[in-house]
Formats: sequence, C-alpha cells, structure tokens
Amino acid sequence: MADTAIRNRANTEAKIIKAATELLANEGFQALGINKIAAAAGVDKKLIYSYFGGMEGVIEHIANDLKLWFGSEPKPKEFINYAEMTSELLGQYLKTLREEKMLRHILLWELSDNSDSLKTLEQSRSIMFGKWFMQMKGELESPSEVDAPAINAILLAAMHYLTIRADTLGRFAGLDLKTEADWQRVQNAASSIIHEIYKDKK
Amino acid sequence: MADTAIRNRANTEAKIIKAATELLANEGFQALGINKIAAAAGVDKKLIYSYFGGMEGVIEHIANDLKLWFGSEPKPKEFINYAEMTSELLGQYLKTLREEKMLRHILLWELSDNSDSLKTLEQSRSIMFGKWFMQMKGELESPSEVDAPAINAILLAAMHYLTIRADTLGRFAGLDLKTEADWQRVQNAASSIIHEIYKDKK
DNA sequence: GGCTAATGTCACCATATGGTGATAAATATA
DNA sequence: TATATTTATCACCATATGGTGACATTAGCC
Repeated sequence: MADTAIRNRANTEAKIIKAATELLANEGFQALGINKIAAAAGVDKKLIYSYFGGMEGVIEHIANDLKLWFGSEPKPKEFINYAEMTSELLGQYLKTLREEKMLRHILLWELSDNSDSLKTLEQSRSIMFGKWFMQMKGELESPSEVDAPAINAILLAAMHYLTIRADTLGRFAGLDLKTEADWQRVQNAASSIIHEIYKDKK
Repeated sequence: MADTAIRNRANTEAKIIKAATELLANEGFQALGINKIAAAAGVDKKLIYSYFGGMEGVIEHIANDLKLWFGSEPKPKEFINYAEMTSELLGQYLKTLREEKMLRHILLWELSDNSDSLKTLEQSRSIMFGKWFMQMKGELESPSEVDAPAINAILLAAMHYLTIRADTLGRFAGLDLKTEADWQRVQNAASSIIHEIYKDKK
C-alpha cells in the first residue's frame, strides 16, 4: 500500500512543492532556497536533488501548477464596446493582483532575475496573464486609430508596479496604496484613461 | 600632507563609496554586500565598519550623493497648457530612466526591500523624483475635473515598471522593450493618454 | 628624535548557502 | 524468507556571508 506508507515518494514530492509554494507566496523569491524549502517541508534536502534535480526542477513544477491556480478565466460578459471591455477586464485583473500575494511575488521575481528557470516561470505566468487579455482580441476589435497594445501595456505595467509597491513602501507619487480610497482613485483614473482614449475613435 | 599620504581616511572613504556606488549601478542591490564592497574598493572590510558603521552608513552616504547626481532640473520651458507640460516632463523622465541604470536599480530595490536603510534611500530618490513633477504643481494648474495625481501615478508607475522590465526579460504585454520602435509606441501612447485626458477639461 | 593616535592588516568566529557520497531503513519483488 | 530496489538520513565539503578583536604600521605632533 504505497499511499499509506511512511516512505512515499509522491507524498514527499508533494510536501516539497507545497513548502516551496508557500515560501514563495509568503516570503517571496528571496527566501526560496534549497535549505529553506527542505526545512519548511520537514524533508532532507538531498531528496530535493533526487526527486527534482535541484531548484530548477522545483520551479518548473511550480510553473506548471501556476496554470491551474490562476487559470480561472474572467466571467464572460456582453460588452458594449472595446472601452467597456478593457475597463472591466483591467478591473478584474487589478483585483486579482491585489488579492494574490503570490502573484505579486512572481512579478517581482521576473523584474529581479533573468535566469533560465525564471523564463519558464514567466512563460506559465504570462499564459494565465493572457487569459485576461485574450478577450481583448476577441469579437470586439480595438479602434485602429489607437495603439491598443501600447495603451494596455502602460495600464498593466502600472497595475503591476503599484500593487508590488503597496507591499513595501505603500505609497507612491502622492498616493497612499494602503488605503482603499486611493486605490479607488487609481481604478477611476484607469477607467478615465480607457474611456477618453477610445472615445470617438474607430 | 594628509592628501598625498597613503593612509588617508578621506581617500579611503571615497574609495568605499565609489565602489559601493558602482556596484549598485552595475550589479544591482543584490550584489551590495560588505564583502563585495570591500573587495571592489581594495580595502579591508573592517574599515567600512570603522568609517561608516556598516551598510546602513554606506547607504545613507549614497542617499545623500543621490540628490546631487540626479539633481539637475529639467530645463524651464514655456508650456502652453497642463497636458503639454505633463507630456514633456514625462518624456524627459522616461529618457532619464532609460539612461540611468543606477536609477532603475534603486527603483527595483525599493520594490524588493522595506528595511529602514531603504527608507532613507527612497526619501532622497523621491526628492530628485519630485524635481521633475514639482513643476506640474506650478503656475499651470491641472483641470479640477481630473484626478491629476492618480493619472500621473499610473503613468509614472508604468514608466518605472517598463524600464526595469527592459533590463531583464525585455518584453512585456506584446511589446519588445529592446527595440527603439516599441519604446516610441510607449512614448506615443503616454502622450495620447495625457492629451485625451486633459482635452476639453478645465 | 620619540610618543600618541589614527589608519590599516589579518586571523578568526558564527552562520548560512548549495551540493554530494556513504550508509541506514523500509518497501517491493522473487 | 531472502534479495534487490527504493526511500530517507546523516555527515561532510566548499564557499560566502556579516562581524570583531588583536596586532602592525604609518602619520602628525610635542
């Protein structure tokens, strides 16, 4: 009975991944080392090498899980126009960013490191990322007068930066990102930008 | 003759700060440790403790220098309106961000760490930062219908994120931040946002 | 000159990191 | 039951980190 046994590889692997994931979610990538993972999992670090071949293997495993964790797509909705849709999706994305510390830690990791293992993680992350904005390329076309990808990149970049920034210093450019009120201002400003940009455009 | 002497405290201090600064500019804050600074400066690490009291002292010193390094204000100009001014200043700021790797490393540091020594660094950085956008609060008032600080925060956050991102993965949301062409798209998109937001507003 | 204080050198500590080889213990297989 | 293989433990290595006490050397000063 392999599943009730104390010595169970699958079970140990799960413990390792769970520990690594929680470490990444709570402490960030800085705390993600072989020793700390082994300690947190209550497992000898040798097993991390035996089962995953080292950190890269663990990261790859996490990258795979990532697709499932944040894989839920935004609820399909009837959108009136491109601006409405973009605004709605951006709002949902911002909400997710603010809720999922893990996601912010991964985004910060992407900014800090450009090792090979990071690239696989980024790929998985950007797949889930794409789930939100794939819809933008759907039935509703963006006005051709506007460089929608560039506009979206600016808005997304801003949301990434501001949510990460909220975790540390908490304020930026006069905004207090610890308060719900100022987050509402950000949200409103983003909506204004979208609506003004696409107003009367085709 | 204290200045030609081999044993010269002021000279040694300068070497330490120079090494630390270059390390920060070239390698980023991750590489900023006592041992590496001492090695790069060709100085015994004990002296870093003797003269600066440790890393915090070094960082404080760098923070002070920061005000001078990036202290040059944007050239005063006659602006027609708030949108023109904002667009011009943002363009200048983006240019500086793209040119100064050091600045990007500090911004990333601010995102990653929230220790006390970082707060002093951030203060100095945001002073210089303010030099650019102080002007926005100048004679030309922002239209009261628009939440200008929130709009500015979004644009600045985006520029920070995109310039940092260009150093590592180099691409984001469909843009290739290694190419001048796509940076031009970012620049144009930002200008569009500013002009559309402030158009017909008072 | 010679004394004192500043400046710099070096050896050492504790701790943490990633990584591995040899061995023990439990499990599956014959 | 006996054997072979998987699973896990442990001791150890090399390296790097921050930090300090004891000592050597040079400088300025009387």
